[in-house]
Amino acid sequence: MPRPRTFDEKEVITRAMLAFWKKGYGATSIRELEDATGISRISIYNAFRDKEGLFLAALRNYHQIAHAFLNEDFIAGGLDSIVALFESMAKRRPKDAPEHFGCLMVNSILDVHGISAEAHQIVMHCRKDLLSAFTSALRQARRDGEIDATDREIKDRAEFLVAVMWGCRTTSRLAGDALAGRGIAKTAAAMACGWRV
Amino acid sequence: MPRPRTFDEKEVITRAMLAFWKKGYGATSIRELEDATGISRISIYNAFRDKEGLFLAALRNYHQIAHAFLNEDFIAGGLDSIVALFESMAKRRPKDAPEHFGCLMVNSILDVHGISAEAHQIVMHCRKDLLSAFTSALRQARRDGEIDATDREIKDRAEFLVAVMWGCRTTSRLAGDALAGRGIAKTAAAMACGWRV
DNA sequence: CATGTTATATAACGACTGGTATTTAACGCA
DNA sequence: TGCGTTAAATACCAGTCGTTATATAACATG
Repeated sequence: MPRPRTFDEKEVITRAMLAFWKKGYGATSIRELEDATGISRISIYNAFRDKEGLFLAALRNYHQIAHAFLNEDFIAGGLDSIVALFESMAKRRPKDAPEHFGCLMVNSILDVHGISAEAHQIVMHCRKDLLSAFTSALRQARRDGEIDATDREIKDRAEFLVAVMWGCRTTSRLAGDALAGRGIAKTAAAMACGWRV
Repeated sequence: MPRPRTFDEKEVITRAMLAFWKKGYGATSIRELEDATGISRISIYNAFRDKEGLFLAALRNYHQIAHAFLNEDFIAGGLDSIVALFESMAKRRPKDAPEHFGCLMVNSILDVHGISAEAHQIVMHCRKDLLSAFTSALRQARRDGEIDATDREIKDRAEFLVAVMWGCRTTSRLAGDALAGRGIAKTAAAMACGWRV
């Protein structure tokens, strides 16, 4: 039987995710990934096929975390859940929290075409999840009589909210501080309340 | 007296800007820039010092264009000018228009730290211009009695509008189609109208 | 025409890139 | 104790990166 692996694949993925998050795919070299993950190049190529494979694993990991986070915060639905989501985005975080580097999905959009169709698909899928989360929250709000909107308007508003979120994270990245988007998130929350009939 | 240049520096910058716009700084090699600009490597290094110098020239050029555009659309001020700006963003464009690649400033945010402090500064400056354009438009709206808001609220709303714009352009980049943000811009315009007292 | 400056082309530089080959050591199981 | 598989370390691969040297041609002015 084989010698067992001395590293935890899940943890390697997490660490690689952080590295890509900070510097982007192209600017993160294999040598840097060795340092970041703590395992050797050969182990990386063994476990993930190549650099792109490790990146895809990191993207999927990020997507999974985001998915879980959405499902926690959107159980209730309605306008309050949207407000809560934006408020949670404006929460203070530890100085070394990766949120200060923006959103991995957004950060990857520039290069994702040049990497692979699969990478592009993951980002699209993540966006779709966020979109449908907002959509169902808005639909719930309509069922509860909180808002009055057509399906078309709900779809537009959901896309709008995704854009606000992404713009907020982009602002955070530029400032190097997740808190830079605080006023934005606050305004977004207030605006969602403004939709109340 | 020297042999005159056979290329137009302004046009070289424009072409380089388009190349960086499409693929980003890191992914655009000097060899590609030779093809894009139509001049040789040596001429590039002669005229712009190095790759970063050409990129800075491209960024400044983009900033200048954006600045001029803002000053054209924001002469009137007030809510209508904000609506007009978002509507102009949702306008249909020729298939090869660079707007389908998002916003050069936003696209550059990921790497801008790793390039130079000057690049970072240009992006920040461009954002500041956009911010103050929104701010003065909102102040005008308040003077005209269109809205009722404190200075703090106006500042937050201006930052919010920048985030919406950036998120809209990011969405365009991901979809490879500037029109993908149409619903977003439409909703943003409607929302700005919602601020009317 | 001679001069000085630039353009162009070719070639090359060292450094770094993603990715391998090779070897040796470590381990679970028969 | 071997066997089979993996980990790890070292060295290395060809290719590309940004950048520069060299050498020649083109041009406006004196």
